[in-house]
Amino acid sequence: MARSSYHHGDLRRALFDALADAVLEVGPAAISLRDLARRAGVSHAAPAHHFSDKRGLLTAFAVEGYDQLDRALTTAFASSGGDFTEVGVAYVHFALEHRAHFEVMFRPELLRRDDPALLEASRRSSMHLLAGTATAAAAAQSADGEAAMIGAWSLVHGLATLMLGGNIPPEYGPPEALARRVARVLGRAGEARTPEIPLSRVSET
Amino acid sequence: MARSSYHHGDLRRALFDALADAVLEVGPAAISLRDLARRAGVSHAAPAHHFSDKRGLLTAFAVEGYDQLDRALTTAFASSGGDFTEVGVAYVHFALEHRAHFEVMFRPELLRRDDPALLEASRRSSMHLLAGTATAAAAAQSADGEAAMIGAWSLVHGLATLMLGGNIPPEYGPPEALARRVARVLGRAGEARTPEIPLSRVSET
DNA sequence: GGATTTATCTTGACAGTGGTAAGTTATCAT
DNA sequence: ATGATAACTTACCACTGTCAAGATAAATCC
Repeated sequence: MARSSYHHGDLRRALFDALADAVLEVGPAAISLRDLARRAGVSHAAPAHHFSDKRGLLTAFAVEGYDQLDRALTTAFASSGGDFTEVGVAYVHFALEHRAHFEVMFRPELLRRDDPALLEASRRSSMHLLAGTATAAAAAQSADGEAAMIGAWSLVHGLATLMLGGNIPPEYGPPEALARRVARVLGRAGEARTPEIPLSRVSET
Repeated sequence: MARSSYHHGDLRRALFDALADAVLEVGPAAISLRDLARRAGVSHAAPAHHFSDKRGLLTAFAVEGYDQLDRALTTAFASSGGDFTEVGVAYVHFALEHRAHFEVMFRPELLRRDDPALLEASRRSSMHLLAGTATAAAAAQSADGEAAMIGAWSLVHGLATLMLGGNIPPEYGPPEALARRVARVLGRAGEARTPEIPLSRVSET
């Protein structure tokens, strides 16, 4: 599909792939549009015809990441019967496995924060995540279910962030296993329960 | 102390102040050394005589942030008798109140990660934070105290990160109050207890 | 006190960056 | 086939971080 000369064929995809590589190599802050163009084999001005500018490229990449995260969370929720531990592990797993996407997604200063597609994708995935955290809220038997839900999200997001940032010393063992242990701190008692928090509360934006 | 002409007097401090302002205005990724120099009223090459390069400046700024965070956590720990809720609230409070420092501290791709001063400052503050989370581990009555400690750290760090990133919808109320509610999800039962986890375990690096 | 060393700051240059404008080439309707 | 449109290139601008060389002030030494 990718033709040889003048017309690339699928430059959008090629730029995304180059971006993912570059983020892993130099981090999301040091991304150079010209470098991505070189990696894709086009001139430095070519990306402008597919994305408004650098922010636009990163924003579109973040949207793709939110969509992927949403699918991962939805799958984990369904296949575990709504167990928060599994949803939380899936969240951390996504961050580690799709590190480039995750890092860009949560670098708001690099993005066009008011982009409609971004807002929508973010809203959708956080809604599905909070559905997963509802079981943790129930498990925590907390009087403050709302705080427990935000807390559960914070827990897995914080763990993922700290892991990616290299703030968790290696003696805590492999990331996957630690993620499960940490998620269980909140999710432990909620295995066979159904959420007590109505999902409609979650979707309000 | 800040003289008029050729010699600035305390350029280091002036650059840090300019950096803090700039981070709040354009985010940590868009920082320009030349812009900081302009704000401080010196030439574009002056900063190089105080910091090796841009990474060096940001790294030194992060070290200052870790020191401030460490003091805040230590104070909260002492004045609350070791209550995790208060330590957690102090963590989030620091992130919101010293946003510029916090954002730089946890942007590892902008820093010289192997800088000895940075490693030391980071180690010290995380040690004191984990001391605070030990009460949460006790409170959670979890069989896995280690995971509970990491979980507590993840909880407050994730909440702070999500708040700064604008990922927490405003209908959850003022950040301070939400931080307390969320921290209590873990810290609720631990108010009057003493840590069951020996602190010596924490300090291993 | 005067000369010399040292720290601090400036000027000028370099390659590399994001973004825009104008021109070129291919694809796609009709 | 022919026009219109999308994809891409070349050329340019203001800006960036870093380096080298020079200028100035302060501190040190005698």
